[in-house]
Amino acid sequence: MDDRDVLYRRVAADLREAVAGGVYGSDGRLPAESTLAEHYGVSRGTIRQALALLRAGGVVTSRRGTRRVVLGAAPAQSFAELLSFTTWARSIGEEPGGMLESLTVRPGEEEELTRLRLRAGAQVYAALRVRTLSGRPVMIERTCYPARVGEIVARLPADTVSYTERLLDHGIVFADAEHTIDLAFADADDARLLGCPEGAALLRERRRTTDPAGRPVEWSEDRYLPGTVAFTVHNSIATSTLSRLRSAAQQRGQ
Amino acid sequence: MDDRDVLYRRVAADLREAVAGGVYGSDGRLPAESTLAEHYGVSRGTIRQALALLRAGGVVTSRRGTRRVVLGAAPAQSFAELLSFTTWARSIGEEPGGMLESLTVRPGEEEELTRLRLRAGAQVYAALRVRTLSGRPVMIERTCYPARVGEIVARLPADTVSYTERLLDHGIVFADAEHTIDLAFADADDARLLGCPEGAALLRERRRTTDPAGRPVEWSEDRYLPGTVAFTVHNSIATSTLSRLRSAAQQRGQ
DNA sequence: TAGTGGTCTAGACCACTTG
DNA sequence: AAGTGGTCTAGACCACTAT
Repeated sequence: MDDRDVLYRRVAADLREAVAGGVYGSDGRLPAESTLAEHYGVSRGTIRQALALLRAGGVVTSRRGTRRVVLGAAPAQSFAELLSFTTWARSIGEEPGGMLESLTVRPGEEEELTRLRLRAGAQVYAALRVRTLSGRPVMIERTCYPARVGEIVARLPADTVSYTERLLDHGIVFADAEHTIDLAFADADDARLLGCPEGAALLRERRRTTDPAGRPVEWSEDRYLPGTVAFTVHNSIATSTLSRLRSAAQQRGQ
Repeated sequence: MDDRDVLYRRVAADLREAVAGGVYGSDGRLPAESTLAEHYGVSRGTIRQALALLRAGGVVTSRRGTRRVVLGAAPAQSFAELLSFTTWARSIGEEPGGMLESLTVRPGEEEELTRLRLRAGAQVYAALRVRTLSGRPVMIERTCYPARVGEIVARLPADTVSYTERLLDHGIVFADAEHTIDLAFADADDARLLGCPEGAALLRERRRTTDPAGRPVEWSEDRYLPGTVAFTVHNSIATSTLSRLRSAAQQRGQ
């Protein structure tokens, strides 16, 4: 619906579909920007905005002097599908579930306060949840919320499937996220809740999410059983949002 | 030098520096686009191009109706630092090393051919390398090259530190990459070369890189010892290049 | 040399946030 | 109501690729 009321997004969606439908062949050349502008009855600037979306997603190349070339089909995954375990699970045809193990209100630890940009001594709401796919536990979620958000979370039933959707109902919008992906080892809680040996390796994603105004809304550490998920990123010489860090070696378990 | 000859990149670099230097404070508001345009003596469009770079990197927010707000300092990591183990290692003050264990020319397997977009039966150059940080093995790199690139690789000494830089000398440019990050278990080769138990968990990054024309130049599977690296990605509701996949469960070892 | 995408300008109008 | 960023247009010139 957001794609409908803005011209360049409409064009982008149409082009994405054309590429996915093989209209230009795989590794085929796209029409020139001027041709597309004429075809869609818009200015070249609008076409370029549309194509910038495709380029960022790794759908097409762009290079001075030559037509754009198809790089691959679009993952076509929305921001929501990435942030919400529930939305993601449904998109792959699985039945998502969630069960709150504990929710405590306590003074935030140093890193939590930094990430949530709270003053020293501020209270945080810390939730521990088990996430399931078709009833099978696959992920442990440890999330810290600032009071403003935590107060809403605290009123949700323990078996609420999607916190994200409920928060959205209350006007909490997720706009930006910073993800760090590495490996961690199961602690006693992880082992008990996921049914794996203590010390087993898990794929870890830590994430800080902010709202449109730039205020942190959550700081989460998710731990997945091996073989359940993989993360993919596209980056290019033009837009690089991915980077490699020296590991902080601050793993919780082990 | 590329940043020098284009106006909006110069402006972006300057703004990035100003943000990092705390000129606007953390979570402070940036000047209006029109103000910046006047200050730099450029059009608003150019300012918007510069700010789009910062936004993509998670440095600032952007939202209709209000000034932009500082989200965080820029990782300031270049595309090269991400693709090249060597460049990355140097940037964190470590001494990179590499030793070729084997290089074989053989008919490509199905997935390799698909990734490199080669016809059935085509030959690939498959390299197995150990990468070290200050002499300590931290990563195993299994890379497939198409003949065009492999022929260059085959002529490099076994202890060549940076393949990327040598390939660049030969006009092979890396422009786009698709990364998949998950977890794998050490096979016999991994265990022997990294000095870890067989079956130990490793952080895996699979990557297909293409040149500016969209032709694949490498397909690589890298396996890192735990605690040596972490990957970070920024994404926003506006630009989402990250996605979550159901794991393909096609791990090599175990 | 012709055609392409990259950069830059100037101006217009609109949707939205904030006081 | 004023100010802000988002969208869109029209046109210009340039750097680069291909033939």
